[in-house]
Amino acid sequence: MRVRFAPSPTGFLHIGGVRTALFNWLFARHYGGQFILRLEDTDEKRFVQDAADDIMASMRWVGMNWDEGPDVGGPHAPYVQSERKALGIYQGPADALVASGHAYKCFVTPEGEEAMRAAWAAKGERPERFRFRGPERDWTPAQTAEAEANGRPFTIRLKVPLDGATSFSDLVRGGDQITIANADLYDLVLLKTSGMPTYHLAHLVDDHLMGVTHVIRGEEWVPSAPYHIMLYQAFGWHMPTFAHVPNILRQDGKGKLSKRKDDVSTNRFWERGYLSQAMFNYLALQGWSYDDKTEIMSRDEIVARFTIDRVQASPARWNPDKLKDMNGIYIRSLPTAEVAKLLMPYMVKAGMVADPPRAEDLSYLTQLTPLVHERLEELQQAAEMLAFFFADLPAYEPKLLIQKQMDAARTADVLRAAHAALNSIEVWATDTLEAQLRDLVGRMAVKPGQIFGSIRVAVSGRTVAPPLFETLAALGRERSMARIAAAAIALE
RNA sequence: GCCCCCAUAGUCUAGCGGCCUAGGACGUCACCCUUUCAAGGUGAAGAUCGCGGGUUCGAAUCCCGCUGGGGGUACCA
Repeated sequence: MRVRFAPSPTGFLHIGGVRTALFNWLFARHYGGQFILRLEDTDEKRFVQDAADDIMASMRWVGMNWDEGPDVGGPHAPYVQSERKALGIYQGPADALVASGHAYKCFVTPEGEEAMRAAWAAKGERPERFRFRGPERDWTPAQTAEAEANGRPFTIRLKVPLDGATSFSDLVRGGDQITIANADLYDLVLLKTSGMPTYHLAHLVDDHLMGVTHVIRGEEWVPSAPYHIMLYQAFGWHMPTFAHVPNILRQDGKGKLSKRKDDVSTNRFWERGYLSQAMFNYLALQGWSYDDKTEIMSRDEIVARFTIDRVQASPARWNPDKLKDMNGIYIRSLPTAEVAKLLMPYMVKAGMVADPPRAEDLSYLTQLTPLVHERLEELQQAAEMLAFFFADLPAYEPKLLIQKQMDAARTADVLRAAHAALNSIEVWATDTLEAQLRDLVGRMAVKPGQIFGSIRVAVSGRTVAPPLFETLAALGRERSMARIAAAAIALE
């Protein structure tokens, strides 16, 4: 089994593209076949520098590797179509098709085609029914030779039959046949005026040359599949098996994901602190499922379980909440020390830790990580959650200190009492802090939440924060005492 | 417009003729735990299986029509 993912380097790879790549990769790994990466840069106008590197980095981040590809080489190198074009790989097949009568040289220019459309409409035909058919279909070899001798530029187009229909079967649709009438097709360009092949010719020649057995691609390719079928038949080549996998639709369901409209570039997710395994797991479940219950699966488990017959034919919907939930599950499954290391870059980026971090920065962060570990859904959230450990408290509203059924004077009393009580602690640690403060609760005749809430705001500046005793312990005696004292004063 | 594909709760899905009084997950809500927030636990609401016809003893599951959604309609991929 040999499959490939063949992106076009016209920009970053969004998660929908990664998902399609992933299905190919899973298929190859499940059956012990090969996964090929090929760059389809036949669009000379939309080429984007660095896009190829970004695409490969995104794929590697999610956890895919390839057996053959632009950077790793392979028996069918090169794996970049512009380089293959320079080698003349596509010219021969195109010429062969012309020679066998399956294709023809077409001298109609873009302006000429516009004129043909206008003429079609003028005849009273519905404009939307126009299907391009070159007049050269019926030319004699002499006519073509003459035009060519005159130096007129031409494309090579597929000579699509005027009647009949073309069918093919699709694995995702249970092997059902999809049939399209040839009259609804047009004479597809195979070789552009520039001599560059179009996707249709290039991918097919390469798939054949590279021994691709299964074409797993997005469902947007279904309408052009009949052309590909015709091409295989015209060449007399063995036809691969097709599997058109569903697209991922935008969150609102209005269309498929788009690079321009949606914030779905793959590298944005590692920037925000998504774990590679979480993304892998989530993406695998976009259009594929194992059974009626299992969702959290390791890469190996997914590889072992992935089959095309369990791929859905209907499109999935992009659901960031679900991804986030899954990311939280994976973060919680990691050892705290591991999470601390993962968190460091985010702390540095937020300017809370020196760049590069010192050894004591990591040990302090390791001490703080348990306070936020199970609360994280994205690693980047840690910087915000832990900010008050790394800087003086920003100004906050003193009103926040006052808990339910309390007033300013009473709250100030409580804070002063807490300050005094903590002052007497010999060993500043979570358990001693808790014992001392719980004792205070009894003595002051207030509810735990009333004291703890006030102290929480006093030391963190916020009402939602990590557990109090652990926070005080990690913050240290001096800073804790200073913040509690300052809070009491702020209430006067 | 035309062509193609698809159709189970707000979302992702299980289901491939009787096991379904339709299962799981996200999200939502409630309760428990609890110093806040999470996590965890328990529970609830939420689907006339898009609608209408068939086939069958029996249909979410098969067929047809309709509707809705998506995709395609380039010398882009």
